[in-house]
Amino acid sequence: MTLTARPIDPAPLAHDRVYRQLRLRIMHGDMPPGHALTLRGIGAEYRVSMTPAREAARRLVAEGALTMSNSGRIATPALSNDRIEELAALRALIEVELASRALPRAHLALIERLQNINAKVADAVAQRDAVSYIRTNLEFHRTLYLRAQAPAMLAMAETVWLQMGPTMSALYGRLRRTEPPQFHRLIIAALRAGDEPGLRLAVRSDVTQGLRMLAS
Amino acid sequence: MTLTARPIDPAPLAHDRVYRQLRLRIMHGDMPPGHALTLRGIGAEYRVSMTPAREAARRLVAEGALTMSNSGRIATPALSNDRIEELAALRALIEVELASRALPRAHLALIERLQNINAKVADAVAQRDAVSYIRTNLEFHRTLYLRAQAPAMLAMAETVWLQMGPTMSALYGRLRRTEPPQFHRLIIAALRAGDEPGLRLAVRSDVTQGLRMLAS
DNA sequence: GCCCGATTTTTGTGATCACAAGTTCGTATG
DNA sequence: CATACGAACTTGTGATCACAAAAATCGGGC
Repeated sequence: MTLTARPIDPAPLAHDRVYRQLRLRIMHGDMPPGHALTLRGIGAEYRVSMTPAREAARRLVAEGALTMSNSGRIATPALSNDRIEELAALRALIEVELASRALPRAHLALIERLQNINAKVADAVAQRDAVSYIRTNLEFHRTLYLRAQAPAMLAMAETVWLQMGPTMSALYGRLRRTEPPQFHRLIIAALRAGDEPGLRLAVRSDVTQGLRMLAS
Repeated sequence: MTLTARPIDPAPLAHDRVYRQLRLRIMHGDMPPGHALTLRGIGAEYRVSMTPAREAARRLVAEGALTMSNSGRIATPALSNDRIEELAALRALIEVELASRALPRAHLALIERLQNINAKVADAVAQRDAVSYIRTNLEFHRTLYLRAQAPAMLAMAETVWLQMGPTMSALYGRLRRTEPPQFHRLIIAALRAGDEPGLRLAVRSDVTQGLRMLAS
């Protein structure tokens, strides 16, 4: 048999590629809230026709990553304060459960990996890079939650992240603090100690901490 | 001015109509798990071309109401037991919170409406009509949760219902009991008494009760 | 200088088509 | 009789087009 780099890579599927790239940009806060998009513009940017652009956009609209006006115009969501509070409450509910389910499976290698990621989070905060901060922060949480072996719950959590992406970008963009994330250290400490109540409290605090910045 | 039935009804939008009808059929358990669908078949059934059928299908796939094989074939999901447990846990998390938020706003008219709906649920159970049971049961829950004024949470809960639709149909389809739902009465009683802990327990019990039927 | 209205442009929607990949069914061969 | 091979069909994907509605732009009138 011939040696191929990828034994299976049947179809790079244009609409899926467009979807994934747009999804990352939105989740990581690359686009401000209310940023308008057009199907033809997406198609031109990713060198595809309108059809895959439409499918990617509609998929993102279905997940709440994009909003659609009644005339079909698509844009990143500009969330109300009530909506933000709701999404933060959903994060608290789902992610506390995910962390709780991950706790029994969290061995030492995972904890060390979380510490490495947390160092990158601290770097992003020190450099005031909002996109890097959001990306590494989500990587921290996802790495922990993957151990929960609960794909449906993780998908729900990621959907919430997706909806908050542009808003988080706008929030952290005008942020001026340089302290590393304090609650991440509490999460790691609770994981080490096998302290489930402490872990739940630390995750809940970390997830809802952004809410306090709304009052400013 | 002339009297028109609907002052505004600008565009019935084919793909949205197809989406909504398919969504109801799936959520109410009209289709068994693993039921295959084709874009051309959907288009023929709703008298539209492939394009709106594709958009409706892709939207439902994005919400987890339909699954897509790696070759693009679409079908209703056939859930594993692990996945069912996860979705039930999500229902418990989200719906307990929704009920808790609805409690302060639950006035007498709402409670009476819930009792009327519950009578219809009992009828459906007595007649062993799985689809009617699922529909009225969801109506009961949605009526309560609408009072929570938390649209994002309600949307998440409905997404979970959607994913469980076909499986619920298969489960209740082989159900042989004729007792009316006991936990619904506990929910109503807790609402009357303003008993939040009791309400949370009743909702959690009602939502996870279906899990016990999996052991049979 | 400002605002209102018509025209032009932009944009999403739905239909149709070519194409490639997957599936199914029939047949022939061991 | 079972299995493998191949042909015919089915199916999703992506591109292109016509069309209607919405938005933007420009012009004229006050």
